[in-house]
Parts: sequence; structure tokens; C-alpha cells
Amino acid sequence: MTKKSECCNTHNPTLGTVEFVQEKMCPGETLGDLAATFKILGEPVRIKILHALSIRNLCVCDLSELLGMSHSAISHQLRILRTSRMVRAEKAGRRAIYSLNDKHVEIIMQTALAHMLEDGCEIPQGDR
Amino acid sequence: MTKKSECCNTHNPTLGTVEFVQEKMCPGETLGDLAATFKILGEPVRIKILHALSIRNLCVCDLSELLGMSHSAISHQLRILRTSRMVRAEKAGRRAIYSLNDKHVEIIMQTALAHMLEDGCEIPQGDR
DNA sequence: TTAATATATGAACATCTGTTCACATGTTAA
DNA sequence: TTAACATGTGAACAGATGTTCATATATTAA
Repeated sequence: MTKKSECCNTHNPTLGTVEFVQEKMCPGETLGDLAATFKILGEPVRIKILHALSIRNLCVCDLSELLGMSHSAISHQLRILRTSRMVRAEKAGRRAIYSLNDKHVEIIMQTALAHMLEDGCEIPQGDR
Repeated sequence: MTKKSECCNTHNPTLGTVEFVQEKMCPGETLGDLAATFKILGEPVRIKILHALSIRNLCVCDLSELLGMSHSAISHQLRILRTSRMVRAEKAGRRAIYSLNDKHVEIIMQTALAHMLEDGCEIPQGDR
């Protein structure tokens, strides 16, 4: 019998397929956390902050100057990155020196960058 | 002399630091593209769609059933994933069978997942 | 042809999100 | 202490975004 779903009024999903995939899928919570991580990385300002911090530890003022944005805007974004444990701050006098909290984010960024550049963009020649 | 920046009214960035980092940074456009990629991955629904498609090719109706969402919502999200070349659709009768367009997205997701699970979450023990 | 199925899409709407603005806290210099 | 500096944060605002609703197109069944 074709399954009558609650969400689909008039459609008939492929028989057995949904159950098959559902069993093999990661928990929804895990995928949600994964999406949350990507969401934080999905903002140009934040990516630039993280990328800059991978080169050298910087204070708010340096980042503000580097990215051409107000201190407030930078500080708000840094708070998001702090909350998600991607960066940490260390007080040095009246400055707050920010640095990457671990190597994970950097590796994820580098992995994504490598795959992004691998095809489609600026490298027309390739062996397939 | 301390540099007077246009964006900073009263702050003085660390001398020479901004120039040093600026030279080593990737082009802003590249980082923008990277953020755009992450932004698409930063939505739970889209992550779930991509994850499901990494297990088996599925039609809109299957995804709708699997994720408990309307066909319209799924279709809208699939359009975003199609536009960004993460998935592709193949017509089979009146169905549209969706599949991952390349292996890059899957690898990026797996990399991020591995690093996410490595520490802090559900694995208290670890060798450092 | 007619009806049902499967998908696609524009418009409206509500929500989320990033920036600006104003202000507060804390530190250093005079 | 007083003034300048460096950062943090709440509120307001504007722009981005995802879902729903209605509708359109196309395919299959009757």
C-alpha cells in the first residue's frame, strides 16, 4: 500500500525509500549543530576575521582598521565568534587580543577553500 | 607616526600590523565566495537535504516526506542548491530525481563533522 | 479529454540578522 | 582626578531569508 503521509496531501513518495534513508541518516541534532557551525562561517565579515586571526593575533582596533568597519560592528561579530568558541580574547592593558580558539575552524576553512578552487572558478584547464 | 585611519575616529591600530596581515590575506573576493558556500550550508534543511542525497538520490516528494516539510519549501531550497551547483536534477517521468553534483560538498561536510565531534561534545575522553 | 500527480515559482508575510547609534565600563596618560 | 583610549553591549532599524499560499506547467492514468 502506498503510504499516506501527513505532510504530503497528494504525493506518493517512492516506496520504502524514505525508511531506507532515514535509518542511515545522522541524528537531526548532529546535522543541526553542523548547520549552526556553517551558519557562523557563512558571513563574509566573520570569515575575514577568522582568516586574519589565522595569520596573526589581533585586537579589535586592528580588525576594525583591516576590514574597514566600525569597532562596534567588529565587536558584535567577535562576540558571536566567542560564544561559539571559535575565538578567544585575552586582555592586554586596555586592549583585547583575539586569537583562534582551536585549529578546527582553520582546517575546515582550508578544506573548503581547496575544494572550491579545485574546479569551476579560475582554473579552466584540468584532467577531467 | 601613528596612522590615522578613516574608519577609526579615536583608535590607534597596532603599528604595522594591519599592513603585515593585509599582505598575507587571501583576496576579499575569495573569502566572500567561501562565506557564500558556508552560508548555503548554514541552513539545517539544506544540510539535511545534502546529507540525505549523499545516501541515495531522491525526488522532491521523498525529501518532503523525509524531512516533514511541504513540497514547496523543499523545492525552494532545492532551487538554491541547484543554483549554487551543489545538486542537480534529472527528470524521470513526472519526477525530478535529485543528486549531489560533486563530491566536494560531501567532503567538506564530513571534514566539519569530524572536527566538530572530535572534542567538546559527546566524547569526554581524549589524549590531550 | 479529463483528472490526478509531481514539481516549480512569484508574491506576501513573518522572522532572523547585521549594522548603527548611544552609552557604559575599564584602562592609561597627563 | 581628568581626559583620552579601547572595548562591550542594548536598542532600534533596515535588509536578508525561509515558509506558506496560490498558481502554473508538465506528465501519467482513466
